[in-house]
Amino acid sequence: MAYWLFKSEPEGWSWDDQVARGEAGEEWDGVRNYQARNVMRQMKVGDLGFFYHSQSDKAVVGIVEVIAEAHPDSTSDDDRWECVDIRAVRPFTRPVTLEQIKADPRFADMALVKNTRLSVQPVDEAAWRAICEMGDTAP
DNA sequence: GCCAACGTTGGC
DNA sequence: GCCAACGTTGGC
Repeated sequence: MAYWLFKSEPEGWSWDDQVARGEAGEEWDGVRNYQARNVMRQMKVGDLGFFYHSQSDKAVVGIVEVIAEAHPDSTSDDDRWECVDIRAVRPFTRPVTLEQIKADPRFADMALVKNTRLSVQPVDEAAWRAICEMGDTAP
């Protein structure tokens, strides 16, 4: 079991939109970056991820589950681009903000802090547990 | 809204 | 295969 983080601009695709898809979930489409695609290729069904709102919110707001492994992105004609499908699992009781994450030295190596532009990234288990704890949310 | 960081494209 | 120009992301 591995852990990940998915970034989205809430103005474009928000946690509420994700929740509205229910069990059926949704393609995490639109990624046009090799690094992010390569991260998605490593995902397995059942892996969990943080759903992070960028821009206006800048906070981890929910937990999602991978429900389909990488497959061609239906929004692209270019077969280089792939995506996984995810569904909402549960919201964060208290969202954990980027500010909190940046203030905590345990997270100094996270891509969220070090490589702000990477939209899909791995999260190690220690960080996963610590951030869930900060958000009062079951891991 | 600005701009720094960084990824991608294309000319050579 | 290098690198300048350009585009995009995302924090501030």
